[in-house]
Amino acid sequence: MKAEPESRFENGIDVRFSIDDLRAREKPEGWDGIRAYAARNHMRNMNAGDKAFFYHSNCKEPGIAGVMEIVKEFSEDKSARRPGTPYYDPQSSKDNIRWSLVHVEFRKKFAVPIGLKELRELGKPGGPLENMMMLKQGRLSVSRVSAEEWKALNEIADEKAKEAGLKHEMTKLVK
DNA sequence: GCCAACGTTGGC
DNA sequence: GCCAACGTTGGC
Repeated sequence: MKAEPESRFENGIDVRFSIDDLRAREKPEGWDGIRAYAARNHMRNMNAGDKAFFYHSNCKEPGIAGVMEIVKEFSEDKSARRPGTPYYDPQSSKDNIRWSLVHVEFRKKFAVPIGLKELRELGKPGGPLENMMMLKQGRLSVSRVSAEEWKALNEIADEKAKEAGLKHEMTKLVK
């Protein structure tokens, strides 16, 4: 699941959301603003307890930043009904709900992120990510990760942390 | 239901 | 800021 970690203003509102922002949240975060049907449908298929990678996009160093958990299954994305805000969709109404979100919670920030370049290397023919949806449909902001891909990526993240002599950050930020 | 035009995403 | 890739819209 992708979000933009660097500030960008739309209708005067900053759409930035990084893994550190999620880490600082004290309540489950609604993953709002998804406006592509394929991405929405992936969220509708998620179950509470599922895990997801937090991907930093449209930034200096795009890549997987960590792990979160789906803590609440899909419900209406009400940001579609707020005129003047970045995710407003005039075609969405109370009687015709087009967009959904799931609620997520922070679980882990990788000590060393897995960059897009590395993901592409792993996605070459014969590599562990050769079928990864995110690499095939680069513009989809929510895509599926297979069990094998999930395992491989977590192992790679653990290895990178070890090499760097660092530990993943596993706890919420406390103010 | 096809498909051209248009809009958006996101890496660079 | 450019622009390729691709999703969405709407005319027919």
